[in-house]
Parts: sequence; C-alpha cells; structure tokens
Amino acid sequence: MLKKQLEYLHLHKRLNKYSNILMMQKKTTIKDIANVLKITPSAVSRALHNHPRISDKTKKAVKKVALELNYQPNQLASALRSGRSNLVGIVVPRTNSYFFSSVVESIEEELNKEGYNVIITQSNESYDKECRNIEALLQTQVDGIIASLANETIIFDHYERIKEKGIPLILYDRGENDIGVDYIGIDDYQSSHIVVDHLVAQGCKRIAHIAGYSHTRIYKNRIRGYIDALLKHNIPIVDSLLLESNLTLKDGRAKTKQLLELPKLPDAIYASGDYAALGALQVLQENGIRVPQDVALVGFSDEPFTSLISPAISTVYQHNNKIGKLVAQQFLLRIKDKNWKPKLNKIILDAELIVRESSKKKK
Amino acid sequence: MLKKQLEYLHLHKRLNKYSNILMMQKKTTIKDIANVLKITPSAVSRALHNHPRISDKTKKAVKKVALELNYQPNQLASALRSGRSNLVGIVVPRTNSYFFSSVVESIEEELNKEGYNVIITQSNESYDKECRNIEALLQTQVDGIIASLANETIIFDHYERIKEKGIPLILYDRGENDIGVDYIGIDDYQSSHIVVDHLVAQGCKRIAHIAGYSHTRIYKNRIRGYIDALLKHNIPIVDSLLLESNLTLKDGRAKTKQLLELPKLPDAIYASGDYAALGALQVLQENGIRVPQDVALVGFSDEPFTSLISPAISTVYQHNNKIGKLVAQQFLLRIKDKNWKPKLNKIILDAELIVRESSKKKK
DNA sequence: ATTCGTTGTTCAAACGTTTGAACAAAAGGC
DNA sequence: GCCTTTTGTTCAAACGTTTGAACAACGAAT
Repeated sequence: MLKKQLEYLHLHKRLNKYSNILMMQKKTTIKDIANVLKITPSAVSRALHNHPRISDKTKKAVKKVALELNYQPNQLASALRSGRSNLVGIVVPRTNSYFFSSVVESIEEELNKEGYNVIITQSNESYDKECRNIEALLQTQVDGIIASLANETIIFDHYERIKEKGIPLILYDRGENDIGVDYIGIDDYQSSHIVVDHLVAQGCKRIAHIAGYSHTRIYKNRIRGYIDALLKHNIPIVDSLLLESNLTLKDGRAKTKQLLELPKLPDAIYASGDYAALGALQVLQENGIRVPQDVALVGFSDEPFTSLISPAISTVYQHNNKIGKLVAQQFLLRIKDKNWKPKLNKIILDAELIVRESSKKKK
Repeated sequence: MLKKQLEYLHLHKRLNKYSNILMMQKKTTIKDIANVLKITPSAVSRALHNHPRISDKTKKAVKKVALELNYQPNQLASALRSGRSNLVGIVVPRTNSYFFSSVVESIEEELNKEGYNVIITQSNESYDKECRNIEALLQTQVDGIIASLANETIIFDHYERIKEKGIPLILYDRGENDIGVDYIGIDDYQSSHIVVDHLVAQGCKRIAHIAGYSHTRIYKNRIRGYIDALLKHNIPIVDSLLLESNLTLKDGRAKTKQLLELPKLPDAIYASGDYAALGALQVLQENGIRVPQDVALVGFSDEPFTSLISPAISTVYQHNNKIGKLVAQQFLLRIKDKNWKPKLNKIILDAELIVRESSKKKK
C-alpha cells in the first residue's frame, strides 16, 4: 500500500506542476492530461468519450485530472478532425418579428439538447445579405443550414451550393418547391379559406385582400386560397380588392387609403401580415369607419400587439414553436443518416384562426 | 510563345483532372490549388492573403484556380492554427424583445463588416441556461463574448471564467460593476429623473413606481433615481407606491390592482417596463380610470406596441441601435490589442423620454 | 503448449491551415 | 566580379483532436 501512496504523491506532484504552468497562461489540452497520467493523448481522448476499450480505472483518473486542470475540449480541433462542427446555421429574415424569433427559440432549444450550437444570421429581407450569410455559414463549416427566404429572393443558386456541399438544408415558412429540400410550414392556401369562411360567416360580401408579393410562394398560395374561397361562396372576384404589398405598417396604410377611394367600400379586409392589418385599422379609424361594424379586419401571424390593442385584431396563428421544434427534429433526422436522401419531407401544418373583436360582426 | 501555350495547356489538363475529382466529392483545399500550380500550400496560403513576398503573377494564378475549383477556405482549420475563430458569442436574455433584438441586429451588422460571425444564445432569463450558454460558447472557441445578464443571475463565476480565458467580455444593458469589464448602457438613474420631472411638470404629485427587482443594478438605479427625483421636487416618498415586479404584463396588472386598493389613488404610474405598463393600462381602463386624465402612465424600453395602442404609452427610448454599435466597436477595440487592459470603458448613454398621450395631462 | 479472443493501450497519421525560418535566385551596390 | 539585399518560394512544424491499425499482455479454450 505504500507503493500506492507514493504513486499518489507523485501524481499530485505532477498535477501541481501542471496546475502551476497552466495558471500562468495556456489552456489545458488532452496532452497535458496525458502527461500527468503518463498515458497517451489517444487514451485520454477515448477515456473522455467513454470508449468501451478503456478501463474504468483510467476513465476515472482521466476525468478527475481533467476536472482539476479545468480542461475544456477544443471544439475547433475536434471539428476539424472529425468533420463535425456541431454548429448549425440559421438564416432568418428578421429576428425582431415575433413569429421568427419564436421559431428560432424553439429550434435553438431543441438542437441544444443534442449538443448543437446555433449560429443565427439575419438577411433583413435582402437577397444580397442572404447570400453573404450563407457563404459565411459554409465557411464556418456548419453541419447544416436552416433557412427562411428573404422577400427579395427569387434566385436560388446559393441554396444549390449548400446541397452540393452535401450538408442538410431545411427550409421553414418561406420556402420554394424549386429548391427541393425538406420544408416545414403552414398550409397557406387552406389558411385563406379559413379566413374567408369566417368573414363570410360574419356576413361579409366584399372582402378585400392586402396580399404579400405573389412571387413568394406562401403569399401566392394565400392569394389562390382567397380567390378559390370566394368562388366557393359564389362571391365575384373584384380585381380592385386584391392589392399586393410589402406588408409593412406604412404600406398597409397606403393600400387601405387606396381601398377607401373605391366607389364602393369593402366590408372586410384580410391582410397577409399583422403590421399591414394594423395600418389598415389606423386608417379606417382615422376615417371614422367602425371596425368591425363597417369593415371587419383579419391579419396574419399573431404578432403580440394584435391582442393588445383595441379592437384586438383577429389573426392567423402559425404554431410558431411547433414549427421550430419540427424543423429541429427534421434536421436531426437528416444529420443522423446522411445518405437517406430518398424522399423529401414536407410538413404542412394547419394554421389556426384566432377570432378577436376586429372581425366579430355577429354576436 | 509556343512554350507558354503548352504550359497553359498543361495547366488546363491538370485543372480539369482536379475539377473532375472534385466534382465527384471532396471539397477543394489549399493543397489542391498547390498541386494544380505545382507550388506549395504555403505559397497558396500566402497568395490568398496577399502576402507581400508573393509575386503578383502567382497571386493572380492562385486566385484564378481557387475560383475555378470553387475553393472555400476551411475556417475551422484556419481558426485552429491561428487561434482566431472569428466567432463572437452573444448572450441575450430573450431575442423576442424588441430592444434586445435591435441591439443584436446592430452588433451583428457591425461585426460582420469586420469579418466576424456571431453566435446568438438566449438565456431565457435563466441563470442556469446562461451558464450553459457561456460554457458552450467557450468550447466553440469564440474570440469574445458579449452578454446581458438574465434577471435571475446574481452569481458571476461564469463570467470570471471568461476573463480567465483572456478573451474580451463586454456587457450591455444588464451588467454588474462587480464583474469589472467594459459596459455599454443607458443612465438609468438619470432616466428616472427625466420621467419624474416630466410627470411632475404634468401636475402629478402621487407618482407610483412599478419597479424591476432591486437586486439588478439597472432597476436599482432607476429606483434610486425615482426616489431622489421625488425628493428633489419635495414630494414625500410613500412606501406603498413603490412595488417591485418581474415586469411582465401579468404582474403589471397585479401590481396595478394592488395600487387601486390604496385609500388614495396615485395620479401617475411609472413602470420600469412596457409590458408592465400595458398591464397597468388595461387594469386602469377596466376600472373606468381615465389615462392620462386621472392617472398618467409612463413605461420603459419603447417596445413597438407602445406607439400602436390607444392611448399610446409614453416610454423611455434606450438608443437600441446605438448601443449595439458601441458594443461592437468596444469589442473590436479590445480584440485589436489584447493587452490593453489598463482601464475599463463604461459608456453610459442618456436615455430619451418619448412623450405620448398616456402622460399628457396638460396641453 | 499452442492458439485464440479479449482487453487496454500506444502509434502514427490525418483534418486544412498558418507561420517562422531557411533557402535559392535575382538584383543592387561598390 | 564579389558581397549584400531583396524577392519569391519551400520546408517543416504546429494547432488539438480523432481514429484505424498495431501491439502487448493475459486468460480461456483447445
């Protein structure tokens, strides 16, 4: 037993020596641990990863020394060697939209659990910035990319680059079929049906639509849904009631003013975005038009303010957190078996209409 | 000249050979470029970085081949070797607060310009998550960390770890003096003065304060400012008018109800957060109390909804984007000369009161 | 006693860059 | 023409891991 004590003493000596060196400056590496224990770096690496071929005794010892030397694995080195960076890039149009930040929050939470870190980049709705972001993410050697397209984006070359690299690409909310990758979003076509059905049920007959730009798939689908739903109810399509917009508050106001100049007022406005809906509400109120009595109003996305103002705005809830969670899960599926390319997974959720005062004509 | 043509032909042959190999799979490396041009990887590396000792001819050739082979530098390898990852970690309490997402947006924009990428992590106001985030960032070998404390955080050991590592740490908005690092934020003490001065000017004499928790520096300062400002105006301090809150909408409602039970109503409420202010507004309106005539109301942070509802809520604007920009600049200063430790830089901006209907008693 | 399979570890190469030092060749100074 | 500088490039090591293969030691099975 004396021998064991001596051994222990020696170990401590070595440990102290190392502790001192390390205190001075440099970070601990796997090599330091190896030196202290007089084993090789590979053994240490394996011990830390619970490799079955390493004895429990060694594992214990390694972990103890690692703790004492305050060892922090260098992910860069690990990533370089193993080819996995454990980083996932997210491209989001803007984080200060509640919908997007909720989605991102869920994605982050879900991926953190699996040991991935998340790099968030914003395109600010600019095609150019989107390209640069993706370039930067690829250079950082992310293990995959999760993206939602900027409004401006109509060319998809940069997404092809991602696919060429062979890393998973998942799109959410704003996606395009042409890109041919997994997608998670809501059923936009169906959403419009739900909205129009509701408005018709409230007795509306002249329903205007402040739409997003039709070159974006989701807005196009909402427009199609709007038209088909009207036809379904035998309501004639009036061109002047369908306006494309960038869906900002400002443009919502502008488009509403345009509607007010029509010889015959609409009795409902369905805006493809909450900010545009708010703009509409402001203009209507400024013109002494009562909401919902004169004009019913429905927005889209369930931004928090819609429930805070008066009258509260009816809107479409897109299951923000569920989308984020599904995106993350889809990513994990793809990463777990790389060559499982066979079929794309498009997950289309049903959106949910949240009826508030702004569209309740009937009690 | 024939020789030159032949050379060119050979180069193209080699290029094609490489193109083909690369099409099959693997990514191009510096080594591939070197092989094509029959020079060494080091020459290539230097050429790509415009090293002065490399001839223009070589530089041109290298860059051309790099382009043709679609070369993407591997940042991991570069980071590992050079010790600089060009990644900056950001810790933010929640991204779906407008203030924080604006700050982050500015930071990102500013740092992108300098070639840095940004890893955003959210603490969700949890001390535990904050620790784990910082741990993860350190393991990813970020070049620096920019953080704002979670509400829960009152122990700062994890920040000491960052300092030990010797990488820059910058705090913004929610910081603590004890941590002893650069800080950018607004003058909270002064802000309360501005708010109180304004309310007094409107004729208010019983001003309530729904405050944040006093263990957080910024809220403590606002409380101090509130008290000193009242004293300055010879208004007595009434304990029951000062309530600590977590500043959510819900708690804002609760605290306001508490105020309504007092024998004598306040004639103004100053809330340290906009959501709490909104809660107050709701409760006041539900009880038939007119804002601002009966009770004036001021919030804090200038969340977008404050200007959207009716009455619009007066609030304090914190120069969101300016803070972000200054944070980024401060980080760049620190990174540019690591050993320039001498003195901390605390940048304290003056906040700006935005007066809206909710606090305009006088015309 | 020989072979075989396990167990625990070491060896050495690899991941893709960067970088100080060394070196050769060309240019410049006398 | 000789020595010195400058210019352009190569050499080799390094960054901190991971990983397949090799190896030694040992007990078990034949």
